[in-house]
Amino acid sequence: MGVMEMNELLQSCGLKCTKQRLCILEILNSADKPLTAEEIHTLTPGTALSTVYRILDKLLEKNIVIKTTIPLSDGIFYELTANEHKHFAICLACHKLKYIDICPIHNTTVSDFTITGHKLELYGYCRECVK
Amino acid sequence: MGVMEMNELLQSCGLKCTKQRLCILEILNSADKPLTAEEIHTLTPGTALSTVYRILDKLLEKNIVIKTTIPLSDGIFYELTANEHKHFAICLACHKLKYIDICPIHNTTVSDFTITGHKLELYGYCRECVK
DNA sequence: CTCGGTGCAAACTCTTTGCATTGAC
DNA sequence: GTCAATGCAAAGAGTTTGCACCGAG
Repeated sequence: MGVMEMNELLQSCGLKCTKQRLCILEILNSADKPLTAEEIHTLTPGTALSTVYRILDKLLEKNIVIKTTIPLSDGIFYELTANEHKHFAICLACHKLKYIDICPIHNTTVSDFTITGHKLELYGYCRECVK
Repeated sequence: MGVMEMNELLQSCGLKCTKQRLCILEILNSADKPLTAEEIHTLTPGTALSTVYRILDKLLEKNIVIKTTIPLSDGIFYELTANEHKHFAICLACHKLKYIDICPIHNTTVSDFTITGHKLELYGYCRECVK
């Protein structure tokens, strides 16, 4: 996602396009894992922590961002709804995350429900810990 | 899960079997959705909130309980790892949860990873909101 | 120019910790 | 009887809010 697209995304939601918002979208877009509010704050120098929270609230409200936990890790994490399809496997022993490519969800249907997205987490043991 | 089984579960983890722990396991076992620490506390009269947190920490540590968030709901929720296989669909409009029976994960394998459990959430719109 | 967005500091809520007491084994 | 578990109160994190100033549209 480029800056232009972020700009349009914000405008289409009726949100003003500020440098703080673009910065946070950029960070979330390039992150390879969900981030905590604190991590996002560290990556946006010059932005108040309360502003980070307010921006995340707006983005949650507009379904641009999703709030999540990572099993066995502390805290609340945020990620782009668009990135949500990056599924991962979590090792119950060493707590490491491993991104996985497979997606067994395609073509799944549920009665009386229109599916627009999904999230999958696998739990188990990685190669090193299963020994 | 009956009281006897809970008893054995605690003992097998080296945890003493107290009435507070049995009560919390009972509550989680009979809950039809993940619960917050506050909700659990309300359902365990006579137990200090700090004790609820300490018990949940122990149960998390032993992988008996899992911490989670529910998209579009506030707070942190706890559920039995054993109940985790109750997948659900979340309506992005009305925020209601709908439990689903299907499980497209069976027989899934990932290289260098031994799968012992999984969690699936579907996002979309329920019958009432999709109109 | 206007009104939403931001920074700062204070308030609030949720969670953890210290210590004395209780109870499971 | 011993040591883990609990209750209470106080401390610590994480998050939200009030208000004055700033800046995108």
